Amino acid sequence: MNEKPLSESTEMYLKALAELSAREPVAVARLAERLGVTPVSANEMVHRLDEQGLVSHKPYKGVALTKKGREIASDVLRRQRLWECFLFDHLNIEWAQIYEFACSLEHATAPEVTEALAVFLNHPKTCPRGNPIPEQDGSFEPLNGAPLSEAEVGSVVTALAVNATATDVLKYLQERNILPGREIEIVEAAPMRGPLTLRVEGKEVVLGLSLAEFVIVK
Amino acid sequence: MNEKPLSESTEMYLKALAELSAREPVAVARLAERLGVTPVSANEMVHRLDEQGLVSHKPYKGVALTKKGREIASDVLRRQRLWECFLFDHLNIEWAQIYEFACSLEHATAPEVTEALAVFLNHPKTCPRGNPIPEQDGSFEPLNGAPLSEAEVGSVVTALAVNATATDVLKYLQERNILPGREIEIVEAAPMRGPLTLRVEGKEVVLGLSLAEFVIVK
DNA sequence: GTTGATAATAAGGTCAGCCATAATATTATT
DNA sequence: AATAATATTATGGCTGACCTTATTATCAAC
Repeated sequence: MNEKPLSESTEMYLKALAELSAREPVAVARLAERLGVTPVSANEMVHRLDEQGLVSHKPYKGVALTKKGREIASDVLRRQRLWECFLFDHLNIEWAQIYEFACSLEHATAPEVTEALAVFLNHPKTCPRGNPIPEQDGSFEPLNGAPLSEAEVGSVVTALAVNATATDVLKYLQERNILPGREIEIVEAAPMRGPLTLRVEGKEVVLGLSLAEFVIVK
Repeated sequence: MNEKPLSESTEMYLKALAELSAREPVAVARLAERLGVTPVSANEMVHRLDEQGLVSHKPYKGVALTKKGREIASDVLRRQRLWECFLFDHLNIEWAQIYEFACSLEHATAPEVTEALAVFLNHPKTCPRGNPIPEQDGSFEPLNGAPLSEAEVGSVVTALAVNATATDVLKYLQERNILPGREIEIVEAAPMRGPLTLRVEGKEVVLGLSLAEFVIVK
């Protein structure tokens, strides 16, 4: 593998792309939004990544990871999610905060540390947010589910994963018991892409569609 | 406490100062050397730190940490050394590498994580390099020892700590069994500040004076 | 096909932390 | 007191990743 030192920013872009879409191109604007930068800045950065061969940007069509980029992104996700496991299972850090904390640690983690951590944790398959942890070779089984926002009204589904990254969003979902493993009944969907009414753990909660998109269910 | 976000660079400078001297001013050139930057760059940075009230720089006299700077440095050292414990005791990372790896992690560690880590590790008092781990309030008992380079010929001492930070230096010392807890006999000191001849674990080793300065013994 | 929204590009600016080179200041030594 | 060695300051430059404010392309919808 090529072990050139990648900047923290590069890692964040690749990770965001991997999280936003397994394969289809992502609009630069969406990327900018998730990373909290202006579309112009994201565009610049995407150019740089394109030149490095990490992404392929087709103007007006979106950005996608190249093979090389996807490999690196897998590696970043592996580190990220292993740390999430450690923080949650061993340090008892609050669920909503682990993404944020793991994210910082991830950038600072040498390969030796990553693998030693995997051994220590006994090679977990998923992180506390329900997402799969890529193997060392980059492989992992994608989640077999769909966003809660697309679930049928009246059905009862099981949350598989929560794909949000912002701590306040995670906190909001945690408070409403929308966590991996929980059963969720879709009681009602307001018209015109309005919020969903759900029943979770016996309680009714109302959830905006954009938040529901973060929740992967089956 | 003031929780302004300090840059990685700032943390490195404060840490280096804390490691180089508990109290007496340190020459800017020495600081530059340890941090691997040019004296001019170190000077600039020292100016910035002075303006922030973290150090006090008396031209031609040296730099020293202020109270505020020392507090932050303690915090940084705490994080650094807690990670060293984790990496060594739980991840079984090679002794010579833990400083380097812990250093990266340190910068990326939130206070909540630091304290959770301290609990997880059961509040260790020293790191694997033998250095004390500051308490949350910044207090710690300084090492009661002196550099090996100042030990008397013929005496037998015990290594308390190894203050080196560069991985290759640590590796060199590790290979010669110069590790915290080991007994060291000073067999001979070459004239004109030449190298020391030591007996460690039954074997004779020759050690340059500048390396011997890193080893704190009693 | 024209138009309005969205996407992309261009141009110029900021900031931290480094760099080199050159000019001064200070200290220490003779 | 002169000088050599060392410290400091001055100046100007670079880089990555961001920013704002135009301007120009393209797509999608009527």
